[in-house]
Amino acid sequence: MTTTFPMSASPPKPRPGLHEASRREKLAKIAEMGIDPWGGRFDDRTPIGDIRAMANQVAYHLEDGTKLPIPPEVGQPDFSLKEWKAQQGQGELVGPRVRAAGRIVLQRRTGKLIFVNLRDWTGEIQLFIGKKQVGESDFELAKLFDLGDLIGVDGMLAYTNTGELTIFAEKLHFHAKSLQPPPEKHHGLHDAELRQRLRYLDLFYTEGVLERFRKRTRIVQSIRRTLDNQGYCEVEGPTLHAIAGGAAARPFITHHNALDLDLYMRIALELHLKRLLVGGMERVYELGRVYRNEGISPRHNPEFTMLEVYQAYGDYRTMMELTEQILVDAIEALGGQYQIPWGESTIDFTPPFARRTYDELLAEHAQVDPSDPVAVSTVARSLGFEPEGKHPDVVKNFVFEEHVEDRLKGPIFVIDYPASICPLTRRKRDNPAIAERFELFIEGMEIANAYTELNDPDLQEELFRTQLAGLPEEESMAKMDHDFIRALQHGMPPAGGLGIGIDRLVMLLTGARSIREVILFPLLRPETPRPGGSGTSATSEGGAERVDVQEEQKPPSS
RNA sequence: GAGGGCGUAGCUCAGUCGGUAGAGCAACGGACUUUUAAUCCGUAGGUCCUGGGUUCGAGUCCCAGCGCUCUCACCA
Repeated sequence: MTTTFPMSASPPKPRPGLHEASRREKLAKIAEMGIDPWGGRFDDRTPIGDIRAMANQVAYHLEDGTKLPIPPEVGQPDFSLKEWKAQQGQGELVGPRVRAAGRIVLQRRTGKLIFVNLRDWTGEIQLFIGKKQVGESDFELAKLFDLGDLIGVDGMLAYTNTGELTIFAEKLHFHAKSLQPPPEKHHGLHDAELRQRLRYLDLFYTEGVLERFRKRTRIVQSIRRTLDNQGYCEVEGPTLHAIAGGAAARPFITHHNALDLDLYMRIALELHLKRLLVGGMERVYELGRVYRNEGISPRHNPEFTMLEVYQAYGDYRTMMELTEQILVDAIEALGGQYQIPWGESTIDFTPPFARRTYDELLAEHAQVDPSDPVAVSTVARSLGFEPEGKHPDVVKNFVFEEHVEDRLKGPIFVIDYPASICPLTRRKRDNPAIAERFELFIEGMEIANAYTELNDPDLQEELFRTQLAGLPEEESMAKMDHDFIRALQHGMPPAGGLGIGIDRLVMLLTGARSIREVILFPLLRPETPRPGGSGTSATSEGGAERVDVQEEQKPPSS
């Protein structure tokens, strides 16, 4: 052990926390009792949520053999179970025998009696640990419990006099010692930085966090199920790209040593999925991580999860139906609540979602005639945008982004985009000025983006070139993907393509206002241990730990 | 990348006008066999993010840096 116990005249050296010292002391005592403080396999336990559901099996057994059910008002403040029992006559509460395991989140010690609140990921329940009931040895063990310890219990489910559903312990087990104190017991972790850096504590102790991430899992499972049921094939494309294509974003650069080759982390899934369309995968999708070397904000994390779907012989309308199906199924998977609270307001996901044209929305929200370029320019100028020399559709799109997008509470499909602002999209056959594209907006956020994909290799190559020519210096790392053009030259079926930002969808479906609430480990600057060993609460905790390890390892190795 | 806010005990937070660093929880010692944020008595716990500066004196004022956060920009 590297820790020293506090002594009367100890020098003002930085010492390990008092909490850790006392916890290590208890750890040693548990080991001395012949109990492995790090536990082991523990079969046949019942999740605490299920145990709570067994409350109706608890009964009051009178001496004459009659078994009375517990009144339903048990646990309510104005109901005394003690009085009720006295009225019924002599007897005892009998309930099912159960085995539970979990973390100690609350403890109340009253002499020869200890109450413990035990929590697992299904719920929380109180344990009654009486010296007489569990015996000397187990009671000594219970006295060594700290908040945060992982323990197990065998006992009988019943009620205390105050009507609290309780496991009356008969046998205790020890599974792991918590050497660090948990967060404050009724405020939890509030510091946003600590919540992200110590996500394990945030998950366990902050209300709703674990539940939100389990919802994320259910949403992702549901999306896969929807696609799989429609015959889509899930694939895993490469994340290391020689050419970062498929989107306009700055990539992360990495390096392969053996090949002495700079590579890019992928910024999109698109180009490889389309190669698979050429290869005959007629319905294909990938649900995976992409990486963009851009700013960080409540809506942006450098790595995030995208879904991209392609269907041969489909178009953007096919993808619109699919998008709605994906969302509806996800909501069903979360329990079918179509009205989801979002800040002060509520999002109504009841299908069908509204479908409105770009121009209609422009007229409605920006109060401008979209067919009148002069009027549109006037509005753009009033927003501080200089329309001179710009393509009329670019000016129009500026007004759309400024005036319309934020007001699209949705869910709403925006259709009929001007073709000139989406160069990589097929145009309408009867109106080449309009692109076959939709975007799904919810609460001003772009959630989905879909196209009728371009499969003309010559046109694609030409558009690539004009796009590359217009890029600023720092994005010139983008390159022409000749192999992708070659793939198209072999014939890609006409197809509908769809992209959905999974993190943002999860935000909306779980009411999270920041993307960092739906990403388990969002990117943070690394903690920097200070030379003095102490610093902010976060760094001192991590830093001290590392120092201890090094000190422990040095003597044996030298 | 630009601007604003924040950083005090393990955690949650006070700290007045610049004048010896505070509380609750957690910890340690003691009392208590039906408690519910248990209660009661006692004890210990601090590089006030870091580094400069102003001042007789800085947690407090000024400058720089670090971290987080909000708004904006880029972007999905």
